Amino acid sequence: MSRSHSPSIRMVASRAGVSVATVSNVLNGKASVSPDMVARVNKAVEELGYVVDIAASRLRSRKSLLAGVIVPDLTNPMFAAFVSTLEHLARVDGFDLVVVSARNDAAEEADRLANIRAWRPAGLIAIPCDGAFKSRLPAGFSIPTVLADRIPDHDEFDLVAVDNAAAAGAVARHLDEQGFRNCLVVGTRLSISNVRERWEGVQAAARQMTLELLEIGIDDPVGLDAFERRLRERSKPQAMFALDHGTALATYRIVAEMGLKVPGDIAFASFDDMEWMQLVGSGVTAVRQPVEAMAEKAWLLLSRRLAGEAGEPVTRRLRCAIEIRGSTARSAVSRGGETESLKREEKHGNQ
Amino acid sequence: MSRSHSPSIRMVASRAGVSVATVSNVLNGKASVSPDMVARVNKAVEELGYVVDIAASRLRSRKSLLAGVIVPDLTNPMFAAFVSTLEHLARVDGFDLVVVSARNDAAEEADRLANIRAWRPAGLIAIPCDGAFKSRLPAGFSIPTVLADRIPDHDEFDLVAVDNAAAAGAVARHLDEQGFRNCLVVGTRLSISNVRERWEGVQAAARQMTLELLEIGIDDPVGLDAFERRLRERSKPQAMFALDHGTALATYRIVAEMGLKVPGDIAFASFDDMEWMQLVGSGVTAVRQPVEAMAEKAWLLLSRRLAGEAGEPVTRRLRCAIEIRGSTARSAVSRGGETESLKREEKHGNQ
DNA sequence: AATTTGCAATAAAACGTTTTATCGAGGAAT
DNA sequence: ATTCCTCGATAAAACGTTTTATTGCAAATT
Repeated sequence: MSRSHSPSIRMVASRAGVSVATVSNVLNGKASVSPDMVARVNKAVEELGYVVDIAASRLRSRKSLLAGVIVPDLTNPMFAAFVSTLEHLARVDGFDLVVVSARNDAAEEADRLANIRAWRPAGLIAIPCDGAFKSRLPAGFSIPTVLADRIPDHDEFDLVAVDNAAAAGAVARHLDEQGFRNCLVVGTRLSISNVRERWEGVQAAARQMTLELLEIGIDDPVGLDAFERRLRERSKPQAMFALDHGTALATYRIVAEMGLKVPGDIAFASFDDMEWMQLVGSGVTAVRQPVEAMAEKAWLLLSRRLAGEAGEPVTRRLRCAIEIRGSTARSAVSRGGETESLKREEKHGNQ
Repeated sequence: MSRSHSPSIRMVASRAGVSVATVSNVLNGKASVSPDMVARVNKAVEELGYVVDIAASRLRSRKSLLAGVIVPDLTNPMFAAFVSTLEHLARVDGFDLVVVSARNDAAEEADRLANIRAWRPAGLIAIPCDGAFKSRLPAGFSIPTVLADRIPDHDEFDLVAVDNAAAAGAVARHLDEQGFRNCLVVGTRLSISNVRERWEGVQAAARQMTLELLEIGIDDPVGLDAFERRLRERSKPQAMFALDHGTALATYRIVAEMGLKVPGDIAFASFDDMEWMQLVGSGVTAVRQPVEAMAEKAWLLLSRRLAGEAGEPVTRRLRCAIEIRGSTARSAVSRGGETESLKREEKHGNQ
């Protein structure tokens, strides 16, 4: 049991010798309160360390300066950056955020959404687990909603995403032009829309290069075993392309453990540019997603809806940058050796 | 303006043909309500998609199943993992979390704390920006509080941290035993308690090895320049030890850019074991902090306080593991070359 | 048969706010 | 001097809950 409750507006009022209504008026900057009152109230507020009870405030005023945010996994650096940016923007607009993670689980996503609803947020920003997001919204939960990053099955929401197909296609073209004759493409699962779009982009862009797809689950040892077996086959692929951060990390680890040289033995490219990709070997070629921009756009879209803007759901596709690094340097013919020297020439485009 | 408000307990009551009190009783599993009523209420809840309004509930019941969490930076993977674990544990206990980031800024920390207070959480878990945390708590904000990771100036709160000195000392001893004669130790600033403790641990443990300290700010180009200049001097250190993740990443990047071989030209060790440290070169020797365990301990401590456990503030120090990798392999005498072979032998202690 | 007990259900109060309606006082207009 | 505004301040109602006190009714006790 807590000793003393935190001060209420009533205590402020009595200490200032005014009514609670006056205190409320002062705090909310309402019109026509005399300077004298303002001073008295502020003094009392200061002395008591009074802070408004947001919940009670929202309850009565029926206006909620709160937005819900749900992401598949907070430990994913991309999503963490997304949330962090969002939090900052929200605060600037006077909003609070209730952030939850679905931990890559659809059932948990549904549960957390119900939980978010219990907070009665004014709006929602979601990076869905998968395409069936809508079906997991609690019945009758209809607040302005912006989806981000992953593409849902039904387009009834505003959406911000990156142009997966184009970016993945550009990487594929790059590999193709470097002269790699075949490429092993890996991703968690095609059921994740991003992965699917990227795979389709690769297929559309590859010309000379033959393709091969391997789905590896999320933290799935079986899938990783399959991957490793594939690399041990005689007809090992000349290049590989990981379609998301998770598989990039997992597969790169295996490649390193097997003692394969990159790009000498196999070229390596990745969607999602993580910080370690600049450090490892001669650098890993990667697609850099504009996460911050995505968060900004998502918040902007939501703000507009909250301001009452009507109209059809809109979709915004953001362009990705591609960081060419040593891991895809031409060496299909001349194995090993001299790749070190052309190390990371565009290092500084990276700030 | 939203069209239809989400259903209230009153609507549930009228649809079920009972009183609101009965609905509340059913929802909260209160004693003695007939099975008939239970069924009717649940049916109505189902049909309307009713979800309780947490804020109103807390307001009246005066019991808050909400805990505040503040961290210096959400994009730091360590803190993200901390928060993620915490969120899961909280949920298991029926708690919600309001998570904010201070963005490495003391003023912002103070601001966010006031904001957290507006939510009237039952407890608080904080990773403070610096030692002066207490001074930034809003006046009269006294709820059960657990600090984590960083050590405050005054010990009036429960605290969970790692044994920085011992772990850093072990690394120093390792470097010493490997035969490195001098070591450049880098960290953001000694004013961060962790960094200070680690530095002290290093000093206490080093025997043959001479030490040298360099403070590099957080995202501070000046500090990094100083670091780079130091590495260009003729009497370049044989080994270096980065005392936190930020400096480890920044300095390793510079080392790589300068074309220095690790450990051939300089040995490298780090506090904070990040995933890329297994991948880069022959692996980076690092202290692995038990973040999840720290979150668990923090939550446990808070739960107890919330359950009413009284008593003096307690401090728990968790032990760190040390991952010896190639970056500190003995090569002070025999430069370059054969270090590849002893690559990452304890890879599997790492799961 | 009259009273008490026990129990299920509800009406009403309360939580900390904001909003709406009311009030009183001090000028300006009649 | 009376009436009419205006304006600053407040009392009271309301928000969606939970809790407390009250009700009504049937069963159990005299």
